[in-house]
Amino acid sequence: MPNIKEIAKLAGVSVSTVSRVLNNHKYVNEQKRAKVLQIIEEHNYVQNSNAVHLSTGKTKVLGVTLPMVNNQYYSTILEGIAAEAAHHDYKLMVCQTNNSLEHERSILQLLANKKIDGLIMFSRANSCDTLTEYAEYGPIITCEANDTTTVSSVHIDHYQTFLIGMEYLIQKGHRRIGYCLGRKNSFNSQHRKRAYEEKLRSVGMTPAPEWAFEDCVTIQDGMEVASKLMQLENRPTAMIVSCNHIAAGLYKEASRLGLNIPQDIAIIGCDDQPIGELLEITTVSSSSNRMGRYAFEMLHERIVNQGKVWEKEEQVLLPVLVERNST
Amino acid sequence: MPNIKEIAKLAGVSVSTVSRVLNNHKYVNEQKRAKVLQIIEEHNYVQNSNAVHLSTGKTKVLGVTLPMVNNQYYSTILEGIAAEAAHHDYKLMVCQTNNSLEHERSILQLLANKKIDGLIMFSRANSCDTLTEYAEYGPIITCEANDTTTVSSVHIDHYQTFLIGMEYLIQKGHRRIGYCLGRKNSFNSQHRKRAYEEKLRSVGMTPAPEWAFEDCVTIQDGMEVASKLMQLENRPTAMIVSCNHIAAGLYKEASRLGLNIPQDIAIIGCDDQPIGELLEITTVSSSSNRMGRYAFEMLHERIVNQGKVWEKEEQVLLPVLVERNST
DNA sequence: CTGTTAGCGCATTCAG
DNA sequence: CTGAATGCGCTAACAG
Repeated sequence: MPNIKEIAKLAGVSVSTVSRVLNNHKYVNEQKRAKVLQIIEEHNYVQNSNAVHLSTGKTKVLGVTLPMVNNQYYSTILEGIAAEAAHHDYKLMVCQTNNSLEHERSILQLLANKKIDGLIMFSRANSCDTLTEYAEYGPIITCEANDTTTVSSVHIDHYQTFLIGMEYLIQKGHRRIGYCLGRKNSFNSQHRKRAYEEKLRSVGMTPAPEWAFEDCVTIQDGMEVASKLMQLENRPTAMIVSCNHIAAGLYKEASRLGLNIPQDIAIIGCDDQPIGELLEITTVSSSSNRMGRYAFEMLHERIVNQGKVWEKEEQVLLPVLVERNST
Repeated sequence: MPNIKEIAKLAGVSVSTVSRVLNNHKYVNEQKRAKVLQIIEEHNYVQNSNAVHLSTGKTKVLGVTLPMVNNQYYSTILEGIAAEAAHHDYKLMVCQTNNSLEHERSILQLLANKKIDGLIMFSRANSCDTLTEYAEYGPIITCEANDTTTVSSVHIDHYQTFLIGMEYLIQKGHRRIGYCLGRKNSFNSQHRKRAYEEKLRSVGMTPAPEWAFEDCVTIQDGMEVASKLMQLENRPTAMIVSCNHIAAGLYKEASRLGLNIPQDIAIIGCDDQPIGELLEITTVSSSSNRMGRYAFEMLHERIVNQGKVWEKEEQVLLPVLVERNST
């Protein structure tokens, strides 16, 4: 496997000229360009990317952190990013963090190591301070709201999402409303919870602890909520659930245990996963794919214009109620 | 941001000593090691990965190609790989190919470019010849059977899978059996189809073209199959479906259109997606997660022992029937 | 145990 | 339009 030097020698030109041909610079004599191309072809020359990376200081690779790969919500965002990335010839380093602080930090470190040009974080375990610290090494975009003064984000308005869901349930006559949330301490969950409580109080109800389910992440978790609901004396008449797949678990298990939906219990979800559509679950939805695309665009802008001073920017996606048959 | 040279100067040692400290080599005076570490700390030194990559010829990055990220079957394999990769400190470059020849080829090219140390292909669009050609640049593992003489694979025995499914349906008394397959020309599909036809003929039936559905990839595709089935005069009494999410689409839409399952039509799927479990769809399952783990292990062995001559190896996962309520 | 030195392969001024 | 020379930051063989 020859390198650029050998190609230069064989073509009877300098390495700079080969480099120019490789990078499609103009101002190269057509004869020479052709000759270089021919030699490259004949000798199966391929560029060593690592040398290019070292020399240019860029890799055209973006990092993406997400708690788990095998989750429709995240993989839909990922698909949005992947589509845009492919379009701009960027590769994606996809890193599952399992919400581990250390693991996530090791990804942030890739930015410092120049292994990636930028980072998109779907979810975040480390503190805003840590985030700010690493943002000095390269652009970061979060797909959640964050409290830093420098790190931009694109996110769904989770407060609005729950507000819309709650208003809808209340207008349907529900008063005993429960909820399922994901990671208890995430920004997303906190905003959702606040909307839930405010709205419930606004109709004179006091949020009951036994109607609150947190740390629901998998379909299985949704199913367990159903079992727990069955044991309640004062069961809620409606549940607002942060993700469609959890809503799906709740839906199916509640049905199996004999509850009629929506008569005995109404269920409303909060994203746009196919499983929600399949089971015809009402949802307050935003486009995860679109979120991914925006995230890429914001990151890309910042990578291309590294010199510019970037203000913090927040792209907020507004949710829309999609009424189906579970409410 | 200082480099290794400046750290060396500040610590009063040579760059080699700093390098040794960085790479945890033994035979470094404890005093000097401590001093170097201190200077590194004080000056926020971070290694430039690209220089390391160039120098060592390795990146500790693995490529993964899959047709689409947003598919439970693939993301479950991916999760298996991700778990093992994290354990061995490898990063994953995840590339969506959309089954495009060119796009997939551009990923194979990463191997030649030394941007990745090895490649796992969940699915493959390019020819076996192309595969063989690129395998000279670095190890490749496919998660499908392949006809090369050098590229190893770990795959589900799709022939057996369909055979088991067909035997089960036949034993249940079904004779008019139809199928849904994914990409028409993939290896997987061909094996499945062969099992289907052989088994059906073995009970004296002739495969009917109108019972055959190909290029089913999404839930939506499954739903469309249901509509088409409704229009048949001589509708099959059972369907064997290559993926659970397609089976799920078929299941729900068929129900919605008034068919009782399994009385009017039995449905059997062929993997271990959560949606199949949720809808209680009978399936012939293999562990996709395990497949991912094997794939990583095989690839890792080959990367670590690059010198060794590797024979082609095929890890075959045997499927198991999981009986549920759709048959 | 340590330092010197020669690459790794390419991009990019700077002259011409 | 072209080439020589320098640098990117680190590893590793080699000599001591």
